[in-house]
Amino acid sequence: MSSKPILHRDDPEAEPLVGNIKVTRDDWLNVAMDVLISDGVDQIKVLNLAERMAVSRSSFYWYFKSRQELLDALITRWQATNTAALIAQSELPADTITAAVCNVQRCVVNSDLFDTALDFAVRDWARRSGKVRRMLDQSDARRLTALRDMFIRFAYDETEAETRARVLYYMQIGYDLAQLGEPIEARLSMVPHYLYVFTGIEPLPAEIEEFSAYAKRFWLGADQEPS
Amino acid sequence: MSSKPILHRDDPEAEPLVGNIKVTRDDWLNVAMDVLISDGVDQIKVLNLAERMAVSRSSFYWYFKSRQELLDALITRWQATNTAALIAQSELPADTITAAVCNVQRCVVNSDLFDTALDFAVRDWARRSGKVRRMLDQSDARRLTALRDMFIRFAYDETEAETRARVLYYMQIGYDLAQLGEPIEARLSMVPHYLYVFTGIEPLPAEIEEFSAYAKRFWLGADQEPS
DNA sequence: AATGAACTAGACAGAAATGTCTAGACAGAA
DNA sequence: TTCTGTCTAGACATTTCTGTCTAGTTCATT
Repeated sequence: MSSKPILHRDDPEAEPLVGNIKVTRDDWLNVAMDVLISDGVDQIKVLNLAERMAVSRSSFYWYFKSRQELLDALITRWQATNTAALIAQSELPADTITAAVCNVQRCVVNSDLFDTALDFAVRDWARRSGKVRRMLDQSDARRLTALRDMFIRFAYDETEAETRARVLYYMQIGYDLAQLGEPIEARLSMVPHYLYVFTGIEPLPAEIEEFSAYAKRFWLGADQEPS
Repeated sequence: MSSKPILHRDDPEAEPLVGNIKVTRDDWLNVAMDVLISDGVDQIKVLNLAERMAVSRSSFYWYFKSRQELLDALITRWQATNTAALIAQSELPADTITAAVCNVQRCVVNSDLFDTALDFAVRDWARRSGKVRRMLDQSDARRLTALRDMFIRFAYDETEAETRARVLYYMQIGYDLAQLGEPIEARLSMVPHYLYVFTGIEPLPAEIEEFSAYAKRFWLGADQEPS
């Protein structure tokens, strides 16, 4: 998917920038997001961003009142995307609980649905900012509720649904945090076993097959254009 | 336990500092560790540490060649404690797999065994430093192997042992990362359910009881002196 | 007492970061 | 063409770090 250019001026699809304009407000945000993900919030520095875009540092202050305003815009953007996506996946119709869990797991493999790296960067940031911490806690609670409701729809009693929602959610966070760069085959071969532990039920071969195909499409074809 | 004073001079047990000495090298390390845990590695600044100890900033350079030397000392200290402790817990003798998992879970409740907050701070730090990243990957691999071997000792086949080791380990990381401040009772009441999902086996009441007692000793009595 | 070792404080230099101000470049409207 | 709104660049001021250098303090030894 995508591998879209970060800067507006590098995107052939976008209308060309007129006048003396070199970058847009979104360009500043995109580059800042990149730095947030790879180096953490403390490394988001105006000079740093400006140099990456080959633009004067002072130009930043045309688009933003201050560095803080940029950070606020970043957290707002995160809030509006990741949590909503995960909840949507958990609410998708499914025949079995294992298929439903597969739907949720799509978030892990498809970075257009859910940006895992961004989620961690925010989690990290939350340790240093009370405001961000509160937003994150709220999101975690909403996500867990959605997952618990998913298990309840498949006739788990309330306690077991709560337990399994947490194991599923926290295990995923932990796994991604450790981010051991396993090869796709190894990772996919573990999927049926994880599904069994998560749900207590053996997944259907067709579900495994469907999920594998989905995952391969995103992991292998990450550089290809869709259709 | 403990709630021991951070600074040497505040510790009535320690021998008094002679001469013009106000703080020790360990004091600098302890305060730096505190900052690392609460605010991240970027916030470890010489002036910051000095002010917390009410000591001159320049005095730092008597104990350390540079800020970098302090950081290296911190990562060395982490390396020598957490990983070894978790592996030791996983190797403790136990009658059942559920009891063995309880032993490992003691790491979560007893911060003298294993400093969870420190582990995260290091994980965070690893995103920005290749050296730290490599040390962390190595530690994760060693911990996972130890957990897998634990399941194997209780007659799980290799694949299931690997899967369950990961679910146990990653779930714990994720849970602590989300660090939702649940009350002790709520958290303990979930324990038997987690154990069932982790192992596929119902835990014995006696095991639950023993773990609860252990956990309460550390959560409730965190300010009391031992014996 | 005098000397020296272990440590601390304050002044200084320099790099890196934020934010301000002003002049200028560019396109479109008058 | 000139004017105006939009954006950029460079100079400047300020703050916040790191690291160095030197003088001073305190105890132990002689």
